[in-house]
Amino acid sequence: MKSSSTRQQIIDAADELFYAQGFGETSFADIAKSVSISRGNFYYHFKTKDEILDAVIEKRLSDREDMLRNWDKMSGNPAERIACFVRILIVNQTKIFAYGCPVGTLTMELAKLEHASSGNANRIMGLFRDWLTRQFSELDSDADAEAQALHVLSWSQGVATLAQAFRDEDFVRREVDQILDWVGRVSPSSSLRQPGLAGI
Amino acid sequence: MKSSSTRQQIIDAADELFYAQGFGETSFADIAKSVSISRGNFYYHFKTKDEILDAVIEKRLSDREDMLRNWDKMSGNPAERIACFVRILIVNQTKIFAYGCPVGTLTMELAKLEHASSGNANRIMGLFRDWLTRQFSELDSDADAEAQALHVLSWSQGVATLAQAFRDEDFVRREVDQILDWVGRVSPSSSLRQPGLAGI
DNA sequence: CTAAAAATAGGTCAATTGTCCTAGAGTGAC
DNA sequence: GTCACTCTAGGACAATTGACCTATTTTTAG
Repeated sequence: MKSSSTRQQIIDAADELFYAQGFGETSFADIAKSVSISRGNFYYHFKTKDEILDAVIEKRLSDREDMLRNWDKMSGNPAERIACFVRILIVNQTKIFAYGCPVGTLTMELAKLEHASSGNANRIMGLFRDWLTRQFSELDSDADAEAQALHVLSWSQGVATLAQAFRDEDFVRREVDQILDWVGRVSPSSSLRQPGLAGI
Repeated sequence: MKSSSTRQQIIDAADELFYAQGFGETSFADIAKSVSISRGNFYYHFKTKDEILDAVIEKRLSDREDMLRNWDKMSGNPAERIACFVRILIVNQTKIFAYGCPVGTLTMELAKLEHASSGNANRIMGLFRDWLTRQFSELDSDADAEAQALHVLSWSQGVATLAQAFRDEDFVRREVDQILDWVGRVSPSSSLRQPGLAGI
């Protein structure tokens, strides 16, 4: 169906633009131009800017859910799955250098605007928190898995923030190694632990 | 002098508003209303919005320089000075819950806008990095002090980000304790590891 | 006191914003 | 073919934006 395609094109373009420029700095005209449609047509699919925002958030949520499900299938080792999460910092390094973390920056921006969809955006952060919590509790059911999850999530957010500010590849690699090492330390059975990385 | 007072009032108001709402979402009218002056008067003191931004960045820089100088005077122990830095997360918790870290959020926003003053804002982050580097090299001149500095800076940025998203006091306290503990571990001579102190 | 300078007020401007509206073009069912 | 429906285009709208301009008022200097 052509309509669903147009709608999806709008969401995809808005997703990119919200990431690259921020929600507040992206106008209807920007998105319409990016999809090469008229503003009139635009308003047929989305009546308000907040509607697009919500659609983008839903898309991001479902994209991340797919990604996490994939990791769940790919590896039976929770430590390896956590490592997949941490390695996003390296895989997406170029974009993070330019625009920061898509989840963190949107969360921040909407929180600052006290935007109605702020809680909605927090659900993405919550998705990661809950998924990481599950991984850590699989590693060690006695540990405070949620605290460990928040630790890794917060760690990666910090690395993304400084990566954007300083664009220092060595820093990112070093921190990723440290996180992986930390994960290995809280899960002695894991094979992630590599010699030489422990000490900073 | 009345003029310098008005100018300073504008800078102070802009500083607050840029922090609470972000630079892009704060208009001339917002600032003028906050200081109770006319827009015309406003343009007498600042010809463009970017001029105010630069003035605000300079103010933030000099405020932080003062703060760091104060800590330098207050304690002869580098580990204790680092602890002062980390404890900002708790001291300013209320504002961080609402608006995030003033330095991190501005850095992010300007980087995303590819704003001309982005590099200028990064100087504040660089100020902390360099100051922390000095503290760590005082602790152990053989260690990679800058890597340690970036580690603590990144850690605190991550905590601020998640604090804003989840507003979880326990999480913040836990992470702060962990950072202080980590600092104590890389500086065996420090007295920070004393039980109970970490929980301040 | 007076004249120059600094400071303030408020109007105006073009551009952009989000939103709404109507007029068509395309498409499928019957 | 006709009719209903989906989709598209583009104009119009009030509000807001950053910016400029010219009058006043206030302050300062001589």
